Amino acid sequence: MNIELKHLRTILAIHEAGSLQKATEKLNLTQSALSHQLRHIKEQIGVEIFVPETRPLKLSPEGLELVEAARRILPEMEKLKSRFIDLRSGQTGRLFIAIECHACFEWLFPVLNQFRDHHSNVDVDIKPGLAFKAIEALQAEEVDLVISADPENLADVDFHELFTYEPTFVAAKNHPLSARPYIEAADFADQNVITYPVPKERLDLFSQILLPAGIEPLSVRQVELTSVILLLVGANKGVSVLPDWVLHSSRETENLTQKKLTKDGVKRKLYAAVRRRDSDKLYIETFLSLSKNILSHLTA
Amino acid sequence: MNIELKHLRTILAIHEAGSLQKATEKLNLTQSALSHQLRHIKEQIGVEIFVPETRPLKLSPEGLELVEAARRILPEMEKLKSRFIDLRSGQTGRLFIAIECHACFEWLFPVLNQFRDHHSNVDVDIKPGLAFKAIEALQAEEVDLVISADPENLADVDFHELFTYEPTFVAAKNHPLSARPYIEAADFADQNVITYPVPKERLDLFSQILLPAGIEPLSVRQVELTSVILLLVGANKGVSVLPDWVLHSSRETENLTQKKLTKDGVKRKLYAAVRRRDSDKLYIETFLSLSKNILSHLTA
DNA sequence: CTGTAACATGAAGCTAATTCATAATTCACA
DNA sequence: TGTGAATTATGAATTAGCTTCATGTTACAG
Repeated sequence: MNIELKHLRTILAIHEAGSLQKATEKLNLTQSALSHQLRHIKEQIGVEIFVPETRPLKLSPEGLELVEAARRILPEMEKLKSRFIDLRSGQTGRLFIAIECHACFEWLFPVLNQFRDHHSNVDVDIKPGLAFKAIEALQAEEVDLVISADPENLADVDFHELFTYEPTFVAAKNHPLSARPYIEAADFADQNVITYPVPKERLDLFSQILLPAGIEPLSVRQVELTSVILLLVGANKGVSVLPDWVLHSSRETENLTQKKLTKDGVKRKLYAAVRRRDSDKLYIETFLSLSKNILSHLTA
Repeated sequence: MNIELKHLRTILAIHEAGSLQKATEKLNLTQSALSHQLRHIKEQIGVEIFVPETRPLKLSPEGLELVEAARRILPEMEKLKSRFIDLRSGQTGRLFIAIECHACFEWLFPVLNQFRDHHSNVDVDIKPGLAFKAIEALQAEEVDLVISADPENLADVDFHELFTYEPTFVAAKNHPLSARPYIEAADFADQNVITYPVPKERLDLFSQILLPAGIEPLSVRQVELTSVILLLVGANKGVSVLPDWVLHSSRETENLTQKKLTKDGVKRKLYAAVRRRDSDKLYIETFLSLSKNILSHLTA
């Protein structure tokens, strides 16, 4: 036995229109097509759907059961369809974010708070734990957006520029290096450095300054939380390099000095990587727009 | 956008089988057919169902939503199908009964009690109020069975013979006519007759005896309930003619006499009329069989 | 890097649905 | 009871869509 959605739609339309003739308009089919369909349905289910020999057509009790079923099932299908229309247009969807940069929590939380106001239907989450391999996770659809400072040229992934930031040297106000106009690679050779617990290549200080210059600091201490780093630096347990936005927004900066790295300062850009086919989704665009503006909010 | 049940089945099968290749067996289709289908679905809903460029195929989050929907919708369809399989085989259904004969309550209730033991899934009811036009109601599917003593020759209705009964004269034991060996039409001319409240043509006494003879009783009093008729007859308020089964089964017959109508007695047959296409349904056959045997149960 | 297993694609054939034209019924109204 | 209008049924032809076959392409393992 083979009952199709088409059949349910036909039965329902005939019932609601009151006759086969009138149902033709709703269904955009000829009267003949409907008649053939009915014969076919009857053969399939082996039960008389209509009271025979009545004009206009009148549903039998069994036919009415079909109508009831149609009224249960067809709306389900409609729901499914509109769900996908929403998904396609970016009205709804999933936004799982992987962050390669530890300090990004600082601006990402405020962004997501604003984001929720615009797209309450989008399922938002931050996925830690895959800081490395984040782009693969993006391609495998495990996450939907990656915050990264290292854009790649990939066929299926777009890197959208978010904003420029400056990795900035921080030390206690009474630290010897606080007297300098700016800090250079060589200055780190006798310093205790406090960083996030990630591989060196993914820290601006190393990738931009120390590794190119071939210099190792006296020691490296890894600390998870930004506020703890600032605390330790303030207590003169070491120095650090943090994105400027962290220092703008933080309340623990009173007894700290900030210095440029190199004479001109180091400029870095942050990117949001998304799958190319998601790039023009409404909620992705919202996220990008909010992120681009977030720094002015934090400094204000 | 057009999503078909077939598509849901395909997605579900691929998900459960783990790959398109393996799903071919479940669906009895070639790998090519499934691949074409997937392309079509993707075009229809405009959303990537699978993580692209993976082997074996892996569902995307959106694809998993389709799976969930399939798991909601497909069982509904299966339920619908098995419902109709039951209906077709007569395992379940509706048995609304119209009775043209008032006294039939007496044997119909016991029959329906037995019937319920056999077919608890069949929706049973007695529809009063359409004692006339009962056959039309049958054809219009308002009822499914009519108890009638007047078979007709109709193309779409079968009349199944149930049993023979004898319309029998009843009077109080001390009634003058109790002395007669049998009762004739002329005997009613000076009698007060108690009948059910239906048109004369539908009363055996009139249709079989009085109307052919052109005789009117002294008076006719119409009473609804069989037991009340017997009460009144017992109190000598009049005489009546009732089917013999009523007199077998009743407890109020102690001070009543029963007499044949005419020398040989009047024989009548009761029929169950059903739509021809319902005639071989299991539960209809059960009903007929129980009805044919009910009299022996009542008299026993 | 190479082979294999898995998926994609294009064309052809076939099945099934739709339409057109027309016949057959039903129902209302005289 | 008959007649006309409206409605449904039917048959043949057309069309659309699905499936298969044959073959190309790609991912993934070893």
